[in-house]
Amino acid sequence: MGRVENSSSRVAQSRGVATDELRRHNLESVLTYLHLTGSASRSELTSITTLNRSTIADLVAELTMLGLVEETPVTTSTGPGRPSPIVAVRPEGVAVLAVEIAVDSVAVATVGLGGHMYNNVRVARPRVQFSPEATIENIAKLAGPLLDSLPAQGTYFAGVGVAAAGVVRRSDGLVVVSPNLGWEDVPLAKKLAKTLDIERPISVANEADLAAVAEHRRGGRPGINHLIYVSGEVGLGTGVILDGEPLLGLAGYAGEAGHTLVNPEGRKCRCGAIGCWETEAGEAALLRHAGLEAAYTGTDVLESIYERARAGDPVVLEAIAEIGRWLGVGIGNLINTFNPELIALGGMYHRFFEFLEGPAKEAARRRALAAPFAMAVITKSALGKDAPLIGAAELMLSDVIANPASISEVADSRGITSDH
Amino acid sequence: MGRVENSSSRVAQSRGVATDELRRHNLESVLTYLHLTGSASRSELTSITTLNRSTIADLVAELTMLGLVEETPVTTSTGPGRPSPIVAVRPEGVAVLAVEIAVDSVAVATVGLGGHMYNNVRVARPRVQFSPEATIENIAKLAGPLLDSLPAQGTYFAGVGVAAAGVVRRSDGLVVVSPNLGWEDVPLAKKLAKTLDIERPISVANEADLAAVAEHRRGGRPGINHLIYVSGEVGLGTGVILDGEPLLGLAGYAGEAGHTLVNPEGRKCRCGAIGCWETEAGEAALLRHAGLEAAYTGTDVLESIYERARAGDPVVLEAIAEIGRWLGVGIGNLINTFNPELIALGGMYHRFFEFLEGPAKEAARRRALAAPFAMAVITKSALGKDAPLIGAAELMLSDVIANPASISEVADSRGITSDH
DNA sequence: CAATTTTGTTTTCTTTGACAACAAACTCAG
DNA sequence: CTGAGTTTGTTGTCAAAGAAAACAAAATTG
Repeated sequence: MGRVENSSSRVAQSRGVATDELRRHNLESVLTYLHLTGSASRSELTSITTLNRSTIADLVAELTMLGLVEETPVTTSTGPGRPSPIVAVRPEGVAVLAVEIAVDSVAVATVGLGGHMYNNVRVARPRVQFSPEATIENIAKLAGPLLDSLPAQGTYFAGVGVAAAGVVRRSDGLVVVSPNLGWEDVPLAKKLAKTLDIERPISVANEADLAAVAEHRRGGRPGINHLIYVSGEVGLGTGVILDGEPLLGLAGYAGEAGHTLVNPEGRKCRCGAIGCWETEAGEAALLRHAGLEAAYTGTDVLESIYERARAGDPVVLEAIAEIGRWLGVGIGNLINTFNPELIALGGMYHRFFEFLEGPAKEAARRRALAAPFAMAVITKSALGKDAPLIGAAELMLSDVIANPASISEVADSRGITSDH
Repeated sequence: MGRVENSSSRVAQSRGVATDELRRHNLESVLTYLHLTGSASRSELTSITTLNRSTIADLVAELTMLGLVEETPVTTSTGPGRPSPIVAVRPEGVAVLAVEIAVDSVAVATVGLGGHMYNNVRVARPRVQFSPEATIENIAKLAGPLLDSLPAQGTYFAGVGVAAAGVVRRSDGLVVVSPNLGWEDVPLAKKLAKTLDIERPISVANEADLAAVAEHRRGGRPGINHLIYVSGEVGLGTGVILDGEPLLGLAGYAGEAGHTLVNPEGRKCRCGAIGCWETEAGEAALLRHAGLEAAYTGTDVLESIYERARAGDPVVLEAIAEIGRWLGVGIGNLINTFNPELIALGGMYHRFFEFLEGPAKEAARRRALAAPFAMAVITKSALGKDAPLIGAAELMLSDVIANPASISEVADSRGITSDH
């Protein structure tokens, strides 16, 4: 799918690199920085990249020619010396379609460089299991108007990024299994390409993995390069960023820490195993402890729990504290395993953070080794509900950013062959 | 310590790269391949690196000039066409001192390029807690003769790599805590440098982390780039290789999966927490189940258990099966978390593999998700007892390999300022 | 307003790898 | 044994990329 793959060569890291790859890398460095910061002066780019002034001038000129960045006349003054022009991303240089397939909702958005969101729609869905076909039809209907309203000229349509609640094989966008959606072996990328009638690449990845990418790149915490996102939706998912790069594993299945054992005496999990972290700290556990096991499990129930917690209902508060403790246990495990700088809590944990922060942190402290615990910050997700959607956009945008010159190689089409 | 660090820059991956870095990278690519394979024809290097024939000729010429490789006249014939000369590493081009500080033993070795071991010594130690000073004295006495017998001329002494049984901060070689050695906040790199009187860099890392590096690079399994080493010494340690690179985390504390919770009803672990993987699958658990809790816990006890297992003693066999099951549970957790290709079992698990293979695999299968489990091979460590020592050598050698040209920049001294 | 500082611009230079042409060294068919 | 075919090393040339130096421009500062 046009992605720069990590080769599984015979011996790691033995591929050589020629000058064209050098250029590509430096273009990527500059554009990545601008994509993440929005804008920077040329002198700032010089010092960040450690490249020469003249090289930066050349790289910026190329990116300008490609329509990806713009130089604006100097505005503020920061000290003596000739002021450095500000280079800013042109959001409309590239557009991607971001899609999120969650359990309670489906969302689509059109996003440009710098993370600029043109339009987005989110529709709640009742928690019944929709077929892949119905879901894709739903997405296509939502996406049509958004795609049509993109600038017709001068905007390179890069492709589609999809965040799916389930185990995803990245290489071909196959949803291997999604207990919550009731899907198994669904070739999502292929089906989406057909229905949307788009020839550009479609990349699919796990929701929590993409939320982690979003928290890392758009969470407003520059310099944090080791973080873990813990998603509390119906299931408990994790996404891991190590040294700035997502943890994927051999086939992209990594990060399913929700299905690690924390309690051999626990209940049977939807995955078939006993006592997974998810069964102790997930939504079902919360409802169980709150005595709402039989209730319809949708966002409205969670909202009513939130209201009761705010009102001081001791039963609900204790239920939240209980899953908070189990959440903390799992976080402690993650701290010992990954030595991260930050653990960002999303979904349900984001919503209930004020009530479970204490128990979770205390449990994590008891479990984790002192040294790695001391450097791990446990906090709310900065992006909230939109983290997976933003991550899906980043997934696709990073393809273009990794090889900016490629957009001029392709014909100036939008890659959309029919109207919607 | 002269290491090429991953910068924690403001934004990941925004450093630019100039042509000198390009050259360094390509020299590294060629030398890494030769280091791992021993030798290769020039045409093989061409196809592996995807570089041009003439570029390879130039790179090989530079490495030859540096004394790191040698071209030997062609020997065998593989088909039509002009035969390609064989390029082989010159082991004596670089030497490092590798040190392993384990619980039951201390080992040192002098190792050259290609993993060639000049000499090595391992001495068993009774399982009483030695002070850092006594241990370092011990190491210095063992290392002296090995260093003296290195070639006096033409061999670049790169430094010292140390594998320590404990939590290690990589940046300065501080042993943060080692329950088995009874150490806390020991500045091991600094003390070793002083006692050995060596001015070259000294890198310290966790034993299991280095064993994982050794299994990856010298385990005879080319192409496997996602693997986990599980070490069963007194404690249970893990080392993780992701996409060919060791998992370190923010400060090098990552990989302490031995201290993740698997049983909330379990016993108190030496780390202070309850029911760690180590307390259920570690040496103490084995002795407990075998009814040997009070016995002197040294390698001789484990040997007697092995003999009894071979003789079919049902108590011992069941004890091994029990820790095998818990081992498998933890392995299942690791499979879900990392999606690895290989899990290599070392230490005690290596010794008892024939008896615990079945229970461990069955337990892992029950715990792990089907898709990642299907692609994970669970097997014995290929290197056995020497894995950490070999990894310690690799740790230091990889510094030189990463920047071959650097060895000519330094004066031609051995970096050892006094006799031993 | 002049000195200083910082940065953009232009030109030149160096390094690096690619490429083409040629030579060398092998296999293989007859 | 010989010549065609194949593969690779060698050499000289070329293009690309970034660095460096010299100069110009545009700000601050006293």
